[in-house]
Amino acid sequence: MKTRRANSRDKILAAAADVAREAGPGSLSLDAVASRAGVSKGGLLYNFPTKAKLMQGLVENYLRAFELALESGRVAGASGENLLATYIRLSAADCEEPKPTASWIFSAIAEDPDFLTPIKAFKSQLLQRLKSETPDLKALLVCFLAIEGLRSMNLFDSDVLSADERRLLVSALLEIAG
Amino acid sequence: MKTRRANSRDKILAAAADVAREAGPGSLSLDAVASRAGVSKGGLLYNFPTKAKLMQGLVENYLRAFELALESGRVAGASGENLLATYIRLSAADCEEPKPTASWIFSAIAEDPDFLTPIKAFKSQLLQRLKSETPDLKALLVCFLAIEGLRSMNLFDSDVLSADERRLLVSALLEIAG
DNA sequence: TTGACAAGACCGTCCAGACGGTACAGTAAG
DNA sequence: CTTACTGTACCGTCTGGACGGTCTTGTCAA
Repeated sequence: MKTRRANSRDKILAAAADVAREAGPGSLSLDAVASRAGVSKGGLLYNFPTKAKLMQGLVENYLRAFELALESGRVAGASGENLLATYIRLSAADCEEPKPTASWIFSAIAEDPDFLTPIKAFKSQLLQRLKSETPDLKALLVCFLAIEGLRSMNLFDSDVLSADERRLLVSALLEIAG
Repeated sequence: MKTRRANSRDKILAAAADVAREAGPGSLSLDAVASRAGVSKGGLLYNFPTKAKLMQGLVENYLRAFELALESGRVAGASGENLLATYIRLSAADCEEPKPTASWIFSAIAEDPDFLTPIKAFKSQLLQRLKSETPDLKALLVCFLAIEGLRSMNLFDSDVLSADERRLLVSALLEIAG
């Protein structure tokens, strides 16, 4: 293990996400994050020497968490369930939460649009994997994009869809996914 | 006419969009916009007294343009075409462009997340209208969300989908839309 | 036609404040 | 003695915005 004392790193990451969500992505300053995490600014800079590294940490954390969730969702799901269905279920559950958990993404983009690159790569890889396991490409694309739409609505904290409509959509997607 | 000299307003709006797209949403400063628009900072502040007003202008412009496009698309489309199909065609055409045209949205969100409110309202209204004209709610939701996903991919300048896949998706959606 | 003049459109400068980042001395734990 | 911080002081840069001045345009009386 790298960190003996406590996982300040994780605390900082969580604090950053909180600040972005509550104070708005434009207010994600190092000072705000440090104070929110209960850490001095020096301590923050010790863990993340620059703001860019902080963003990078957020991205990596996010991707790792999703990957883990996908794997464990795979195991927990019904045995006959295909990967696409698992992905749909998982994403829908993610978007069930009223609060957008990843609004720090906007801060990252403002900082440098290249922070999206790993996320895009991750999604490409995921789609590739889905393609290799799903016979019907058309159905796959429709489902994948619809989930993407759901995610974007959650990200933008949009209440365009009611909970009922969301549920109806998910059931329709699972139907399409077979 | 209000503006005698020239429509600095439109030039400024276009310049702002350009700056956001090319220099990144985090670099959308008044100075950058002014110099890009070939206007002094004072001139910019004359047209848009505050940065928030600039953002508001961008949002309103965006919404107005889309509304207009939808109406004229309605007229130009095949006579038997339903509204949902028109919406799909139009959005797909929008996303055909390689450049994300609305990356200034990120700047607006960073400035103040409330700038999304009019956009959300617009989308709600659009969905409402679609619901009243589309018999199959399930199909509508799937199409609407998939288009939303396509838009988000375009916004994030994502190349996860190939052009062929995009075309396949659109044809699938039009099929679903009937 | 002309000249006076008010209003509109725009320029250039300046400034307070916030931000990211540095430097460094101190300290508690192992 | 090292690791993992804390706390404070500070610097340079950039930003939004206020301000006063300037040029252009249209209006209208004479």
